[in-house]
Amino acid sequence: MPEGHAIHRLGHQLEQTFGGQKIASTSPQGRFDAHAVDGQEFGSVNVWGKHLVIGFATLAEVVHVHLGIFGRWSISTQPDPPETGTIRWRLLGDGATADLRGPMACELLLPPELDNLVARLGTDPLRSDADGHAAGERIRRSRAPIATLLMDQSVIAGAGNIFRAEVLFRHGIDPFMPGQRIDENDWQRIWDDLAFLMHQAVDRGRIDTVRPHHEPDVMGRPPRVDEHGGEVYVYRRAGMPCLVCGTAVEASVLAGRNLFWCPECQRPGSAEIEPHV
DNA sequence: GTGATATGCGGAT
DNA sequence: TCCGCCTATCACT
Repeated sequence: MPEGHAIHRLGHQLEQTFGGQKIASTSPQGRFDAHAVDGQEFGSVNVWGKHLVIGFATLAEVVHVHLGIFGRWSISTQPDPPETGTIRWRLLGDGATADLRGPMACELLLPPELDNLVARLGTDPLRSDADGHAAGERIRRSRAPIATLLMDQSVIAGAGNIFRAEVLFRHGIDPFMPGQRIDENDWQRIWDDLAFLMHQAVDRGRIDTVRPHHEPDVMGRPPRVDEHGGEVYVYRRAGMPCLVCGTAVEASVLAGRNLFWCPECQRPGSAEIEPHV
């Protein structure tokens, strides 16, 4: 259940594990045409946002994987572990196995289809070609809430529910503020911070957003360590005291997704956007 | 065993 | 704005 940082890590790991190897490919579940890449030489992995794309040395097609909310990779150093659960795609290399379960997409794409996919994605803060300025222009043209825009993959690719909640908190921004009210300088700060947080999450393998001097909350308890293993200000802390001001963190559903924020630290209507903490 | 839940997304309404 | 899909896990009975 990853955001972009986890997909970038996976990309590195798959490349390290299988790069240059002739791989065996099966679909125990039968829902992927795994035979098409069976025996191919594993090439390079490319990631755009939450989309992972595997190329092969002498094949025009690539394999496109999107995990969605349920998908998981498990990579083991066993040569051919027992098949448990529902495995969409099993990749076997020299002494390693990668199993893919429950992805939203696992499919072969031709180059033009890949081009289409990339074209409809916004900029990815984790890529070297990231263009925060373009994302800012999109945001300033929209009346949609900033919390919606940050998760819109055609605006920014790779940020998900945790990063949007946390970056808005760190800048004291009301999540319902329309994109058009965020000026260029404000956006620059948000973008830089988002890129920083995401890069840090790639390095650490977890999302940490709490600044060191906020480590204990106002009740003297340590910040929440979430399921994903990181320390966060508001994500999934509904009803718990804000780590900065003690106000109960609020939650609601926006466009079908849980949204978390501090109603005090992220007060609506505050014209000034300053780095909050 | 059952039900709720999850870091996502696309399509219908 | 809602629904459906894909799967594993965990807190309950």
